[in-house]
Amino acid sequence: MRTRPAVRATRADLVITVACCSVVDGRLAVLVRSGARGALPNTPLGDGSLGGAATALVRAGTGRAPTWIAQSATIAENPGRPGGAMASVVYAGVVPRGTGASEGHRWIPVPAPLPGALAARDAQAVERAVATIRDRLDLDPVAFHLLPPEFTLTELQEVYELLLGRRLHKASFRRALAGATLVEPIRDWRSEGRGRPAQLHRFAPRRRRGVRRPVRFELIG
Amino acid sequence: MRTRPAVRATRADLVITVACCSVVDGRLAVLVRSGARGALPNTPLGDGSLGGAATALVRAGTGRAPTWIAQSATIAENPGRPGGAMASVVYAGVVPRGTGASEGHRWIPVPAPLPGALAARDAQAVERAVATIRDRLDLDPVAFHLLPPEFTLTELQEVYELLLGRRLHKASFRRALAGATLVEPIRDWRSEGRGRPAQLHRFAPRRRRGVRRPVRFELIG
DNA sequence: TCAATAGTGTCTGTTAGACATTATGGA
DNA sequence: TCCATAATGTCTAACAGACACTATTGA
Repeated sequence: MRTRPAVRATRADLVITVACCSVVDGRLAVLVRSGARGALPNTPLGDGSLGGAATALVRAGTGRAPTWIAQSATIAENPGRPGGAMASVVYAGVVPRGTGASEGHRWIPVPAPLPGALAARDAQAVERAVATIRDRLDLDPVAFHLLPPEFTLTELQEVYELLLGRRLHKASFRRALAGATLVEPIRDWRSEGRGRPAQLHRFAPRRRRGVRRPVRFELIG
Repeated sequence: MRTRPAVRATRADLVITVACCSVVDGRLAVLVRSGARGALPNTPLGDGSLGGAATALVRAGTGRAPTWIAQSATIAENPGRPGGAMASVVYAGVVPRGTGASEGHRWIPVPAPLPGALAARDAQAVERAVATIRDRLDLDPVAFHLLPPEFTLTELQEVYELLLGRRLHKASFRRALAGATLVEPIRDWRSEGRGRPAQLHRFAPRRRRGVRRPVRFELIG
């Protein structure tokens, strides 16, 4: 069927892209390279591992390694290109609230305040990365990795609300948290402005005996 | 840092691999190319889309398009290879129970009856593909795509049990199913051996108003 | 003192899981 | 008739969500 030389047709450039998320000014944000238009950090695959390349991109853009990272999706960059398509492996990463952006990088809020702040391809990558984080949120305690080692339960709940994109019920949230034995209180308290000071907690997961989740049929329309 | 010529180092072969699952003899099975050792169908990426290549592989191996397919993961094939690593994009596909294998292909049970039936890399790909299907099972009605258009509820439950790898409670399963309005009964009944005949159903999803799932903290040990 | 936030106790509706019962076929 | 399987009704324990209340700080 194909008349193009096979040896060229099987060649494909492979790019690693990372959507590194954090919380900036109380909003979810993603790291981009500065420019007229922000662009997600990316690099051609060298001879290392995929995740290693993504981690290096985060380190270059923030000065630190991600506290959590996962592969999100692989997107064909331009199918139909003569000589073979090109693909981008998108990683979703996370760094703690307050992590700065290195020279040549900046944080932009998610979702972007105005359309066009990112190229369509990058906007799609960010969307998928956030979806990846959200989907894993109840199996993998990603939210903790967006916080410093010590945090209040209200702060933790705010991170969950940012990632899920909806408000949560305070009492229910804390009950579920207590049942999962993921955090433990420490002796310190933090007072922020007016009200009662909040007790600080630290991430201290304990193994749980296998709690099987029920089967649910939730067809998303 | 690198002294290797950049233009070669950025080159990478990209391979599409598909783990096509079905139900064979009451067990979960995956399609492989025949040989001393089975190998997952794979192809270098041409100039088409990633999913298109995966669909073509299923069509070549079964004579039909998959009833469901999703991207599962991308695996670096051999990091450290001089001249750039190579990566494999793994797709998880599904065809209905009873779909045959084309010339040069066969079905092998999952998990494999004996270790070594698949190369380590392929075994890992199958594991991830099944995990992808399992993870989506409650958001996306994948199980129906492993069945013919008409099926009994017991058959449907058996598919769910195969995919989840555990037994389900019959009454609870049917209650959840009824609540989701995913199936509708048809006028036919099917008698299998002894007991009471089962009513046949057909996949007929109706949109549900947004039922938000609660936040759960399930740390897998 | 009031305002604001942290943290907790109680109630209620929902539902998963267990169990029992009825229904309907084949042997 | 007995047995096997389908299908459904009822009960209970667990729990999400709602609400109210107490606790503790700053203004």
